Amino acid sequence: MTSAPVGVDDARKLEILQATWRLIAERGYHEVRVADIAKAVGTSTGTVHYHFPGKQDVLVEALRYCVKQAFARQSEELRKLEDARERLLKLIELQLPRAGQVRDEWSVWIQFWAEAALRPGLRPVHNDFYGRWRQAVVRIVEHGIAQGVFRPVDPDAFALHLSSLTDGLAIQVLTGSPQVSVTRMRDVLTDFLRDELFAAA
Amino acid sequence: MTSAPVGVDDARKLEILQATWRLIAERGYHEVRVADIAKAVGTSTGTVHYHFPGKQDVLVEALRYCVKQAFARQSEELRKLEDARERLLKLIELQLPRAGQVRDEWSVWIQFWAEAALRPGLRPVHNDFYGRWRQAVVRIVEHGIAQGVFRPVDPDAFALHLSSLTDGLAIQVLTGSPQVSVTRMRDVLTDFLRDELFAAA
DNA sequence: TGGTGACTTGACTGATGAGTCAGTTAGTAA
DNA sequence: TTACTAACTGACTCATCAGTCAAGTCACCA
Repeated sequence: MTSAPVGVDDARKLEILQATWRLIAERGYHEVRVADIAKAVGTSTGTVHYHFPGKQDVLVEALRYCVKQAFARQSEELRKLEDARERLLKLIELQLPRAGQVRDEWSVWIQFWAEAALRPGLRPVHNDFYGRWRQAVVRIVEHGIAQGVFRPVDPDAFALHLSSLTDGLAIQVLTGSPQVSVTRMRDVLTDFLRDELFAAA
Repeated sequence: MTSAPVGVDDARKLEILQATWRLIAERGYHEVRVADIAKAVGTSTGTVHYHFPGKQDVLVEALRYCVKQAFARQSEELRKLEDARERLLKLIELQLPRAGQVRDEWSVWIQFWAEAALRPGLRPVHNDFYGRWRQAVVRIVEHGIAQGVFRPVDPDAFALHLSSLTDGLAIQVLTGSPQVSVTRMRDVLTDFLRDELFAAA
């Protein structure tokens, strides 16, 4: 259990997946070589093939692993907060693509979109993750409405709007748009929450 | 002039770029082979290399070509309309990723994001196109405010919100989200316009 | 008629990289 | 000590593909 935070039971397998998603984030899905993975883990190409049938399997597993652990980490953080308004603001904060891990995770998401758009086989996985994330927003919104701190919006519609907006802004940040810094992204998102969701005092 | 709609002066070069962006849309940026391009055009790989220094050049030119002609086509359509409200609604309509050409163009956009996020050399091109598209929205909004049919919002902020939202929704459609059909996408976007921009009657 | 150059061809070369496999090592049980 | 096995190694094979090049074709002009 201690060595298997999100469903990977084998230590070496875990090392490979962690190294792989980082490589995907840095170089791109199609620029990752089995030799690169082996080197990053400090092992041989044969070992990678010993644990995974083929390169595609490593890559797809790594996508899943990255998203899964990001989701788990964020859920963990949010669980600490009780107030719906704080939760949503925290969620935005956790999602901002600053340099480092979160930015790398966004890089993986963008690759994931590109792959899922082209390869129908990836869509169920993608949509499952995406649906779970949107559901998390829905629950917070419902909670806030029940608490009386949010306006009585349609939670599903609101979650779709917020998550689409977040994705669109993240693209701008990741592609280095001069108009959209991380700070600007936060402002746009928090303004949206304030104007649409937070009840007038 | 007749054979050069958007800045490609050579007939064969144009054929190659058109075939290439379609292939990128269908197979993905990294799954396009020079031999595929040659076959699609009905020529040899040598010819592709005769007109372009290398494969990367063809691919990047094809990204530019695709976006440029899509932008030109939409501008052409919008120019026909006078009313700012109609223009914005038409713009949304033109951007909906239905099956066919527009969907393929969105597929190319998604690939473009993934590439630009990883290869800084592509960012100026990406940001130039993106900025131009956002400016188009800004001008329509300014026009509408001047006409008195739009509320006095901040045009830049509104354009950023609308375009980010559009991108995020398009991702959901292209990745086959069961929650987000083309119709749903239109509804979310038109609701947004109605609630935020269109002046109360 | 023959020369010139733009364009085209497709067989070839060389590099790259996924996947294989015979052999090694280390751990464990009998 | 021996036997067995899981994990690992890295040199090798083989397919793929970008890019090259010598040999064309064709239009046009002198």
